[in-house]
Amino acid sequence: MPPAVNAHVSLIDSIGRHVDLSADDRAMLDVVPLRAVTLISKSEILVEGDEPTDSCLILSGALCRYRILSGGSRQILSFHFAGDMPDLQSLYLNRVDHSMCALTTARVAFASHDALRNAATQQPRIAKAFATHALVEASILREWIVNIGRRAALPRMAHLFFCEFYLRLTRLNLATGDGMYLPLTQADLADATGLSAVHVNRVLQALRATELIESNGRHHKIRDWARLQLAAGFDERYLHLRPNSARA
Amino acid sequence: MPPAVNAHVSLIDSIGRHVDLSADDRAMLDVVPLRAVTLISKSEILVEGDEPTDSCLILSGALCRYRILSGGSRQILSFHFAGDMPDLQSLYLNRVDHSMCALTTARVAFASHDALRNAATQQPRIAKAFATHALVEASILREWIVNIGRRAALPRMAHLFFCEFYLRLTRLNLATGDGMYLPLTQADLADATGLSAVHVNRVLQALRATELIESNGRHHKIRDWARLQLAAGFDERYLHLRPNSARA
DNA sequence: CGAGTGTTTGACTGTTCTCAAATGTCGTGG
DNA sequence: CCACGACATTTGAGAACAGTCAAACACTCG
Repeated sequence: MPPAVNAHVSLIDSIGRHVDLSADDRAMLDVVPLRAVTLISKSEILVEGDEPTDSCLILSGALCRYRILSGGSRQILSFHFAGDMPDLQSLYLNRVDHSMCALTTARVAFASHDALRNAATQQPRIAKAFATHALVEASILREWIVNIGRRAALPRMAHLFFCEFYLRLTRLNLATGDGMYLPLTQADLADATGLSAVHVNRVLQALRATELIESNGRHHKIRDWARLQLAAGFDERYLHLRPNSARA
Repeated sequence: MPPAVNAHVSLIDSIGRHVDLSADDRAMLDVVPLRAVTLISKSEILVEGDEPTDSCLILSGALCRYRILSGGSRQILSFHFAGDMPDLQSLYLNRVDHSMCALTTARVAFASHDALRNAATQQPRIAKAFATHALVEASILREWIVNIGRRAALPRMAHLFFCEFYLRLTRLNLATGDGMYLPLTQADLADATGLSAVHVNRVLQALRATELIESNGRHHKIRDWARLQLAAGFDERYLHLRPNSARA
């Protein structure tokens, strides 16, 4: 397994997810030096206040970003899977305002900010891709606000955990038909949805009881996609998904 | 009152808020055609599903972005004041996934996407400024998620309504010492914080009772900034404010 | 087999919501 | 100048959703 080659394909795929890149753009990204690292589960990649000099691309596994409040409670801000670049923020904003850790054993590739910024300066389309990436991320954050602010516990869980994850993982080729593997504990889910872990447990039971989903362990299956979307009030537009371009 | 001149100063100030622009960059933006329009309160600038061809700059007044859920409830996603460019999202993401309306009578200047995109293509620093703008916006959205997801009603209100707004308005030269004018109803605040209007009312009373703030009408005064920040668990870093550069 | 971690359950508490009505404020037109 | 309507704020009371605490139960991995 030659990680370097795959990593560059993945890098180009990730940056070009929302914008069509030219051959020149790809060539530029193809020579960005990547440094692959294996992270053990729960290790922190970023801590609030850090000033990183590299951004990372996830090759395998899952990460999440979060903030810890003074009282000790945690709010998860986003989840990231293989193929995502979870920290383009630090490219232009030196000091990070949240932390990031690995949810599983994960393999990531680091690219220096200098190299990425240089690519953006040389190729306007890459700059556009970075801006678009940030806009899509903002769009997802907005939907999380709607979800946490205005939806009751059950639709909230259905929305984030099943609808959003299912589509995102499908786009990343990480879902299998109507099933997906999600390496999240109920406590993680609680911290992402603003609920308590106990309540998350009960809501999951309700989702299973109404036959919307089916879980064993961390494999989850969608049993009725139409009804699930309806229950969640889900409209996929905010994900700004495009058909899978790079793998044709 | 020649709106065109002021509008361009404001445009440059807004785009250059997080990034230092060169003389060339400024010159480029100085010739972007702007079309000033007066909006009456409550009129909608953007509706979910629109595909706008222009972005706007607020010259005076306040706007907010929001989504309406199927049940009829509303979640406000952000507030924007004079000097802000609230819709840079549509520059690169054609279809908007939320609505935007005027909270007051407002004057805005529209600039075509073509002109702005062209500026970004010509001048890498402008492209960087757009990307950075989106990143700061995402950072604020993240803090809103923390706020709504994990803080109790009182700190939540203190955080958004008093700490964040106070600093942002100060940065925009719209606050006067420890006071500010906010054209928001308690219902607006409720829709922004994920609370009910009744509860917002009660929390405001508690904030007044503990002498953290003072309100009459829509003028609000901070009575104890240190204690307010403490009560809110507020840390301004997420706003990524820089000293007011363009007005020196 | 035991340790550690995650899930499930029960009982109780409490914050926040809903509904409904009273009170206050502002602008407009009679 | 007052009356009126529209809109915003305030109050009360009861209900509901979700949180906390604590313990039992599973599962996995050395």
